[in-house]
Amino acid sequence: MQQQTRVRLSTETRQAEIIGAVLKLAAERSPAQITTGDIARAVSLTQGAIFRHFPNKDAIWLAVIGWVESNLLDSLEAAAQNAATPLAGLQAVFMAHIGFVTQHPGVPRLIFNELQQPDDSPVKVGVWRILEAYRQLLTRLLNDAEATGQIDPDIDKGAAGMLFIGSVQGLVMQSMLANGALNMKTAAERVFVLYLNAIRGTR
Amino acid sequence: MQQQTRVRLSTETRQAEIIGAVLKLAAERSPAQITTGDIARAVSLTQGAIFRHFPNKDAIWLAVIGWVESNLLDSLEAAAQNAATPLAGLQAVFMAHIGFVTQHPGVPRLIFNELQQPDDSPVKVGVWRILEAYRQLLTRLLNDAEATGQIDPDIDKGAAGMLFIGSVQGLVMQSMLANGALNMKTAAERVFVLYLNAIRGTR
DNA sequence: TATTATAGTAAGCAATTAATTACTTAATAG
DNA sequence: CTATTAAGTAATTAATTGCTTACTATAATA
Repeated sequence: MQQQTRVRLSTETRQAEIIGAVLKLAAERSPAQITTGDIARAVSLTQGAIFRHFPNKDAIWLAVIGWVESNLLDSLEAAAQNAATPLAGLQAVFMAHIGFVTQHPGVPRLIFNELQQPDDSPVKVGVWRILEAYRQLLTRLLNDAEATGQIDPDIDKGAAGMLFIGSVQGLVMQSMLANGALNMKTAAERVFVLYLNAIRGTR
Repeated sequence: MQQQTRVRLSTETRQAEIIGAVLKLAAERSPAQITTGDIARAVSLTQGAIFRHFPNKDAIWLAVIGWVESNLLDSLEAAAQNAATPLAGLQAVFMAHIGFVTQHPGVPRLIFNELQQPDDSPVKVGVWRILEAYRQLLTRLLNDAEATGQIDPDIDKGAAGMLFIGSVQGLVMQSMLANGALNMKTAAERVFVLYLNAIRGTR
């Protein structure tokens, strides 16, 4: 029997491979039931080999959250930058978020999962950091929209931020439940029209 | 050593006890890591005894979903009934939902968890049934609101339903992340003001 | 080319967990 | 009072899973 020509990659590239594999697996299974054996199979390694690149399983989740943090936030910031007006920026961010989770269906599953962890677990802190940055981005856009007279100054901007994030999360949840039978982009556009009504207020 | 006076209860009452215990445990731990041993301890039975009342673990989850289905929907329907106008009904449903998850913090955890299951698992179908009934209730209220001239007839009612459910889910999610540091009732009231803006449209 | 650091393997360990089984005993109907 | 039903126990089992360890072999480099 021919000896398997096993390729040896650096820890750096293997870590990236593993993160990618976890995201792929999370798009199908529940993250809670992804085993180190599953991950190993996905990257064509033995189960034990995984621990050459991460000290333990938790470290893998942490790395994946890190990946989400930078990639999601970058794409949202980019969307905001390229928009002509603050309100257009909000819409761009909304659609960019929907686009991101459509392209990476494992991400919301991960978030929903880490949400359940005990209070101050490192992964949960990571999710919290993401949300905090998100809120800052929204506050900036909402303040700009007020300054340029695009929205009613009386609008409760804290609530507007919660409603924004809630709308996206709600859409994602309903799409997960519908097993992808929901056209996310169209649904998002329709919901965002209403969101605009909400924050425009009387004007 | 004194023999433990062990009380023997009917399967019916034990099932109810077990459902209650699961809800209580889910308020603290992630449902995915609640073991039959945990449940047994919570109702002061041995682990094996659990299987006198449920054929397997999945049947327990199914029963809990059933409990949520009837109790949540009943309380939402009641809220809608007792309201003076359709819009007041929507607000009552909104607050009733928030009140329900505040009183039963394990419920959203359960929902988020079952959401991740493979496509057509019985539990997921159960969650889907709940959402479907919810949507019907909302559609009814929105149509009534249109008929009585409380909202703009041009409003996209499908989107209005999605935004409603999304808002609640989003609030719940953010509260889970904040570890209860968020005052749900106040936040809900503030967000609902914006929701009204959204569906009232131009009028 | 020889050396060396380290990626990868294979086997296995300790802990956990859902479910089963043989037995015990409380409740209850006849 | 007795027989039967079924709730509960205690011990066990088979499977799973995260992680370790002793060993192998490859890629980089001196």
